[in-house]
Amino acid sequence: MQRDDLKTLLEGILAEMGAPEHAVHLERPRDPAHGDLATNVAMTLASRLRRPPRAIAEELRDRIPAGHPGIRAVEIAGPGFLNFRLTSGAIAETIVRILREGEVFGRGPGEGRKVNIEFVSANPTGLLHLGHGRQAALGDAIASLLEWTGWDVHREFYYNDAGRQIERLAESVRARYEQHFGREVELPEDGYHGSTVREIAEAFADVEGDRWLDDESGHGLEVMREFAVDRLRAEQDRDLNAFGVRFNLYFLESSLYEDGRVDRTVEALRASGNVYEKDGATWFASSRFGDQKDRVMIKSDGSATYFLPDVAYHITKWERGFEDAINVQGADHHGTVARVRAGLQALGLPEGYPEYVLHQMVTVERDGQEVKFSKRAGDYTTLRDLIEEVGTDVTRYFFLMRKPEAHLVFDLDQALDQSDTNPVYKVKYAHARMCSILRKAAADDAEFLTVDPQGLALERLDHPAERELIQQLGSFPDVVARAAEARAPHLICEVLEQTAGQVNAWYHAGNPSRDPELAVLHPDPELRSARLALTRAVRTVLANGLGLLGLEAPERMVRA
RNA sequence: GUCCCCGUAGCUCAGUCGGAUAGAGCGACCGCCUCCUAAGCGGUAGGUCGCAGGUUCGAAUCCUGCCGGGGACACCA
Repeated sequence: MQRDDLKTLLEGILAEMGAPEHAVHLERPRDPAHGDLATNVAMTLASRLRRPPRAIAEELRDRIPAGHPGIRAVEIAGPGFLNFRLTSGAIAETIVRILREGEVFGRGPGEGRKVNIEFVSANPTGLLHLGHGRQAALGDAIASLLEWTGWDVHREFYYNDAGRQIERLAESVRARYEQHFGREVELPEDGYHGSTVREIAEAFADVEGDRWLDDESGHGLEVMREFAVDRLRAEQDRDLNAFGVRFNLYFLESSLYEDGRVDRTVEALRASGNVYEKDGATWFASSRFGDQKDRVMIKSDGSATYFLPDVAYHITKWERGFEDAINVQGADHHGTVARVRAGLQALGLPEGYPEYVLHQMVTVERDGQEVKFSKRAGDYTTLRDLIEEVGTDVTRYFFLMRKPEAHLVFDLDQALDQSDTNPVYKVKYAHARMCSILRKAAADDAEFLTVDPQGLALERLDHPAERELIQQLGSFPDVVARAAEARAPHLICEVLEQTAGQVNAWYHAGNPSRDPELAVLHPDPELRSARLALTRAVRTVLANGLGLLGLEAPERMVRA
């Protein structure tokens, strides 16, 4: 008897009662006194059947066959809730399922539809900052969630390697380069002042010497631009690798100009009849498609605004077969959403394409005070700084544990703490602890680790802590499905923390100094085997959840 | 001014389809202790869910208005 079985049973009975196709929601009540599963159907059905909720509940209860396997009791409570108490055996079936499915427990079927997830997409004009880090963690986790729920996921990084910003970068490098050789030149007005540009200029000087000081060929700026972009891309890749994020494709904005896609987009937009000239510029009538106002697409100096390559880029996504596309971006890009969608809609793509996950900013606090620590004087805090400070897994987890649309306060004190008060360690400890018990058990009898759970006396796991823990484990696939649907990795953090908390409480309750009867390694072989099966199930769920978020599930903790 | 997001315990936050007495972690307070190796364990206190209306059997959740915080509103990217 699993939840789905009960749901089917209830739906059948409802059909007999004159309410076919009525959605039955079964959930695990917060309060254990309300049973193992509960439903509010009697209340949601009250108006449809024109009967009081409690009367419906009573009929429903009476129609459930007495002694139905797995059901121990059915109770009516409150305004008309139906509370089900299941037998220990029914609950323990979850363990069998978890151990049979192993590392795929939590994965859903899905039809393998293609989805493109674009994230990070930093300009190659500096090192990755904390916002990029949050985006890297979020994008990667959302990608994994969709993979877990059966999507064919493609991770993509879009490089804005064309345009004015890159020119500013090149000009800044040239200024630093000339300064390096003692010339009195100023950085451009809107140039980059950080130390990164100086390092690039010095590296360039090391490689090329002073031969571009008096640039007779006129190619100097271009050479510097390429050098700087290559260099920064390499630096960013280094950080992304360290962060454990891999992309299927790095898409270069410059390629959109090279292969004529930007020009073709202009033509297509003109052909759509939504383009007009005004004040010497070319405008796109995005307000016709829900944008707040029309936007310039070609400036009066003849150059394109960012809008054009952005639309051209998304057209390529569509043409590459991605009917679903998700862009993970900082909330400061909010303003571009409507106009890009408008452009795409004018070209025949569906309304609302692509989907956006916009996340809020990250601030770092220590001692309740915001800190801007940077190992590079005068620069912002980089992702690299943070990873070096607290480690990859902690950084990833902290970036994921809040919902994207909420501002994220990164608490350095908590991040640096290696005790259970740090949620990352709490979950890892719980996993390592299960591994530790299993090692110990295997030393006595290795068979415990592989025995088929089907034949075990799992119904003996009837302590409240065990029943609740098992049901918590059983909810994991639902949480994964819901988190994927809502693009909300923080729900996985939530369920992992809850599970780890229950696991630790269960484990500690069996401490010899407290209640040896609850010890996993109980002298009674039947009970011990059942608890070891639960231990394996816990390890499986924690490992799957950690893996889904891109974190290590350590078999033993090593003091850092 | 217009648009988007946020406002829940001292702090950081869950609470997505409206449901039972609004939850967790940290911190605080009170106990215990060295334990199936785990940088501890158990318990207690702590709330006008920003405010005011509305919808309904029922609202933290949905609707409207207001207040407060953040962000976006270029021929920038």
